[in-house]
Amino acid sequence: MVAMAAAAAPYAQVMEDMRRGRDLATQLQALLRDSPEAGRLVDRILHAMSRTIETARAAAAAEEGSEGQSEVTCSGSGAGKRKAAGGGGDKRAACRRRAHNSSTVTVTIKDIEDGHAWRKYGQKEIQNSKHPKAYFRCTHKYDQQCAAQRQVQRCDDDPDAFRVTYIGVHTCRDPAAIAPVVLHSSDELHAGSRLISFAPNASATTASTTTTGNTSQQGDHKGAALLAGLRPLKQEAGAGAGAGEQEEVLSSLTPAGSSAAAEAARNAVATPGPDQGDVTSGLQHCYGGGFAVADMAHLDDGTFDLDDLVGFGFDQGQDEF
DNA sequence: AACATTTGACCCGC
DNA sequence: GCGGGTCAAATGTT
Repeated sequence: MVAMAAAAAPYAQVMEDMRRGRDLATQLQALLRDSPEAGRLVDRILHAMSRTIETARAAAAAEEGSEGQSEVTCSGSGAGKRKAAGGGGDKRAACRRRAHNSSTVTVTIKDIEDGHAWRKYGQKEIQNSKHPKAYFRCTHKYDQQCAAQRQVQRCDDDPDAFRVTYIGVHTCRDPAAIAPVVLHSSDELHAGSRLISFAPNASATTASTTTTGNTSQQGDHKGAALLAGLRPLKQEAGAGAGAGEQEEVLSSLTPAGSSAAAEAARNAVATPGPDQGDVTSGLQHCYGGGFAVADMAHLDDGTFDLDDLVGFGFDQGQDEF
């Protein structure tokens, strides 16, 4: 029923982005030839990009073989009816499905904003977790049958970080979400700005990413692709701004474009800790641009980490290179 | 008025 | 039976 159209496209997009990033880094290397240090940096970036591409390719190949689960059926058509808190009659039976039946990607990240318009539909206290989990669906779930969902939960061990699980892919045509694709595929300047925005203030993504491969018919790379497709939003506020302005940035993401929505979105996940104002950090680029890299690079080996990129984009004191 | 979030209730899988 | 995921009325914001 759901329009499951995009299949391998997101994956292709990821690969394209990665290759493009590599190409751009190559160009940059040429430009920075007279600076040995810069050259080394770019060299490392190139190396990382290449590895990422290979890793992604390998992962794709692996998952291709193990995909099997197909769609989740909506069993409950006639089954469950809500009693309706207010006393309403038969509410529509929920088409419940366990979340991980479609492609999922779980990331630990500090900036939960990803450029898509999400609508919160629930929140739950989770057993053995200090923080509740918030449930979001794509704003265009109904008008465009977009099946994307995400779940956000603050990490117990790192209150600044969030575990975000993306379920399904965006099939909607949310202009906001599409923007980045257009940008980075056609404009080097934008590509550059993305790099730069890899996150100044601690908004760096952490490394852990897991993808589960049960797919519906669409294949599994969507999750990552989805993330890759996350667009860098308009970005003025992010860099030099304080927490207050980040809301403004977020507001550009929210369907209604209201700052209230932005604030709400922030609170949505930060619920337990009202003082976590940076949830909606405006540094979307960190996510949209850098995340895909981090995602696929399997950073456990310690050779490549998003933080490196952060260090590259902004010398945040992470002068690793 | 329209749209989003909040929140308690409901449903389902384990 | 419990816990997690979702629904939808109530409420808030613009």
